[in-house]
Amino acid sequence: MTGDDEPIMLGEIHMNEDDGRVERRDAAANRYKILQTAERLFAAHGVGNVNMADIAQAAGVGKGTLYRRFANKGELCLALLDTQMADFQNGMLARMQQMNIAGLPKLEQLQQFMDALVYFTDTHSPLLCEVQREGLLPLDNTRLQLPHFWQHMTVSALLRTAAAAGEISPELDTDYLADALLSPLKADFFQFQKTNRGFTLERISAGLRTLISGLRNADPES
Amino acid sequence: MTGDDEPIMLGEIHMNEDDGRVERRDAAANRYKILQTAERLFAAHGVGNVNMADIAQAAGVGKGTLYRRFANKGELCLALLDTQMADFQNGMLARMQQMNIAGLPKLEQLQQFMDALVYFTDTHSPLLCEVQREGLLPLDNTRLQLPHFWQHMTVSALLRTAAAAGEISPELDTDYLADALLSPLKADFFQFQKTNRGFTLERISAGLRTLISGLRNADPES
DNA sequence: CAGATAAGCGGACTAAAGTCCACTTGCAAA
DNA sequence: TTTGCAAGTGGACTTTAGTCCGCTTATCTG
Repeated sequence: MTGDDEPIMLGEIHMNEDDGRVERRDAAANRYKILQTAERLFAAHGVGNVNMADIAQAAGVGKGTLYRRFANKGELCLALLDTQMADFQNGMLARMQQMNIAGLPKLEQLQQFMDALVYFTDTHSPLLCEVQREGLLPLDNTRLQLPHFWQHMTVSALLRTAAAAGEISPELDTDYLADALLSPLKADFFQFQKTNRGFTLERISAGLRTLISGLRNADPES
Repeated sequence: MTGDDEPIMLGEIHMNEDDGRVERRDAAANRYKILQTAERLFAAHGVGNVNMADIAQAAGVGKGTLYRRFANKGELCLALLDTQMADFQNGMLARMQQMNIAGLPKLEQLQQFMDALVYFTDTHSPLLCEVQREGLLPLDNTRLQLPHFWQHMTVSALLRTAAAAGEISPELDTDYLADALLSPLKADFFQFQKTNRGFTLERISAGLRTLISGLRNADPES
């Protein structure tokens, strides 16, 4: 992981989002150095105790270079989470296909998804907190809300299919409920529950299962 | 509200938290000036566009003086919300007594509480956002989590009495559920739902009612 | 291969938050 | 009224996030 020599292994090739132009080689090398360095510093001192200037210096690049790639610490953290999020998504997709084949009720699939998400959130809460903190600011946002975005897609889709399958009332506001079920897993709130309240992962999972199971008989008109 | 002359009306007398000593007269006057000024600037330019230095200058005090009273913008906002929160609490207490006398089920009381809280959150979301943002930082926190604290007290108490009254299973994790039901009303998430998702207050209230009504038949063991 | 050019680079610079401390002042005891 | 002093004050100072812009260099075209 640390570099005896790291000249060639540069990870994937990145495109500029707008046009399909490939990132210049020196830029890609710097991107890689930055991510490696950030990961190392975060691990050593904690995400909260490392600032952008530290990262730039330790990576041997100027602040301007760092900020060119990552507009703020949140974006950098998001980049570090990128592969892990992809893995999680792929893993869940596979599991859900299995569960579908096995004929598991949709609500039960939802519960399992939430269980997995509790674990994922716990594992990555420091990085996720940073992502979320930046996401609050009135600017840009969109990029940083990507984690919540696909989580909402998944949960609301599961709720809709559950409604279609007659497991819950078709009148339920699936878009809202997906948001509401996910909100206790926002990184800051999750960390508050673990730290201040002393809740365990099992307790949080169980609570969410309760809320989900309640939807089975929930009345949309009151 | 705006000052033609404001020399004498200084609001209540404040104590130092530790000992019971009364605040010095000049200090009290400055506290008042600061709060007035902040309220005016926030109203004129928006909470997010006003910084501590602006407030200090407009109030005619040094930054040191400002920070002595209010450790950060969040604390200042909390102070501005103080009376409004007290009013809300008193109002809810009264309404809940009425509802108790009228024999309303506890879950219905909870739904009404949440309705009122949705409205309160909406009214004060800019200030609440600021309070919450500061509350995230690893430091002190406690003070700034006060709003969530009493909301949790109220909701968990209602759930417990609902359980005692047989409206919901006595096995439910009322402490967790109170947190979970309140989390979609955290100021940042609420604002996200209004701005990005375009949810109306009615839709949010209805969604929360759905979640609460689901508890009636929720299974704590799955 | 040579020249053009857009992408990349880095550090000086600005802005805002928050700290510090030498000076001032209200309060109360004598 | 005088006086001791804890409380209060204000602005210079430190720190950290983030911007700007002149210089460098990879890549593309001819």
